[in-house]
This record gives sequence, C-alpha cells and structure tokens, in this order.
Amino acid sequence: MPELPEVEVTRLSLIERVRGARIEGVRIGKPLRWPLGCPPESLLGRRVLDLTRRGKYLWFALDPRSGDDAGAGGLLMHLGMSGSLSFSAQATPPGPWDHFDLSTDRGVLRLTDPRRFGAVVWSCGPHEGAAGKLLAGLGVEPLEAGFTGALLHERLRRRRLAIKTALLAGDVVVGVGNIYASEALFIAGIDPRTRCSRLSAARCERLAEAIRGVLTRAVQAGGSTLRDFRDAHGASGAFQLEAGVYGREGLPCGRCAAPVRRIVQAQRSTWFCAQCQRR
DNA sequence: ATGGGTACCTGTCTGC
DNA sequence: TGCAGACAGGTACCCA
Repeated sequence: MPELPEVEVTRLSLIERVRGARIEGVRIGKPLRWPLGCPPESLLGRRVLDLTRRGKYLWFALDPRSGDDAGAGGLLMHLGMSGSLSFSAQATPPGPWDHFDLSTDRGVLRLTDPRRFGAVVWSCGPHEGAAGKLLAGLGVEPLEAGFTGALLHERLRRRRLAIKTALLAGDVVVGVGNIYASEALFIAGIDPRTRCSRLSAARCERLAEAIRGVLTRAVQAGGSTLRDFRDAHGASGAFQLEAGVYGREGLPCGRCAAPVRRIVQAQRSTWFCAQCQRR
C-alpha cells in the first residue's frame, strides 16, 4: 500500500491531532516485523512532540517523562506492504488486523496491518539505536531541494543494475516504490531495463523531474488508492485515475496506444511502454 | 562493493 | 464450490 505519498498523506492527516497528545495506554496485538524494543509502560505519560517522515518511515518524537532518566526518544514506524494508520476519538474493539494501539488523551492511534510487514520500534533518537540503523543507508529525499538530476546522475553513474531496480532499492533516492518507479520511468521516457551507468545527465534530469512531479501530484491527490489506501480520517486517494502504465498490462499506452507490457525485475512487476520508453 | 535471491505474512483473485 | 497457485504498494539480510 504505502509509498512516499501515502506515508506523507498519513503524516499530514495525523500531525495536528497527535502533536501534544499524551500517551495513556499501549496495546500490542500479533507481532509485527520487529519487537517494540522497550517495555510498553515506559511510553506512558510521554507526549508526542512531533511527527516527521524519512523515506517511508514515520518518526513520532516523544518528550522525556519527568523523573525518567531514559531521555526523550521516540517511535519509528513503518507501514510495510499493507499497513495504515487511523486516529479516532473513541476506542473501538480491535479487529484481527489491528496490531498496535496508542491510546492518548486525544484519542487512539491505531496501526492496522494484515500482512504484518510493518513495524513500530522504540529508539533513543532518529539517529541512534534501532532507528539509526534502519535509517542509515537511505538515499536523498525526492521532495527536498537537494534532489536534482545532477545528483541522480552522480549516484547512478557507477551502478550497473537496471534503473527500475535501483529506484526501488532506496539507497539513491527514497520513497519511490513499485507504483511510482514504473510511473516515473514512463513519464521520463526511460526503459526500466536500462542500466544506470548508461543514463545521460540529461535523462537523469528528466527522471528527477518525473519523480518529483509524480510524487508531488500523488500527495496532492491524497495518495494512490490502487487497493484500499485511506488516510487517517478514512478519506481515499485518487491517483489510480491517472496511472499511466501501472497495472495496465495489455491496455493501450495513453501516449502512443501501443499495449503496455509487464515484465518482472528483481521479483517485482514492472509496467512500461516499449514504444515511448527507450534504453 | 554490488547485485541477486530469500524471507517475513496474509488476503485476494484466477483458473481448473 | 473447492482448491491450488500467483500475486500484492517493502525491505533487511545472506550469499555469490
């Protein structure tokens, strides 16, 4: 479900409500990808100071509990493949997929995740401990000023894997998942099988522009909803209406009418137009 | 160092 | 209708 736009839409829909909320209870359901990493009781009484995002990770910064020498710290959360967050004023009985609840004085933050690839991990800081390790190797943020075609070109020039696979790896640029990798390469007119090292500076410029553009539009549209994405208020996204190639195998390319092709790269499906996208 | 494959887990859809 | 198999938006880890 969640790529960068979905995570960002989730963050935006939550931030006003969770900022300042005081944690009053923690409920853990079935195990997620990793254990929480702290006794749940140690979270009680802390307030959420801020909610930020790094790639597809969310960071709930918490204040230190008075008289507690454990310091500030926070919770690093990932929605995995099927996770979503909701915030409701009234607690409802947890369903079979609700694996983490944070009860606060403002309402209940709930992580619903059928596949349980998601995670909530305690860390002393975003650059320390478990969080630091998880965030360490991440690439540049595509919606920040530092993301340019020149930077993309520099980071890709010595890599020989296919550009689609490199975009998914997240060590060059973060937040581009399987949907937006296909979409961005379609917009930029680049064949997903092209080796990174063969991309010219000009094509990297076009690719950076395509990534920035498609992610920005997806955030504005409220996140993609190719399955069942909902933001924390239950509003659904609308990006599927404008998918150019994703999930459109056999359907005509909107630009040239050639049938969209599906191939598999690194065990993931890739959709592209062999006419419009060149090596 | 790089890149490929595997693993985690469960729901949904397709075809026999 | 039942069942097997493919597939699903992510990413850490292991190995060549």
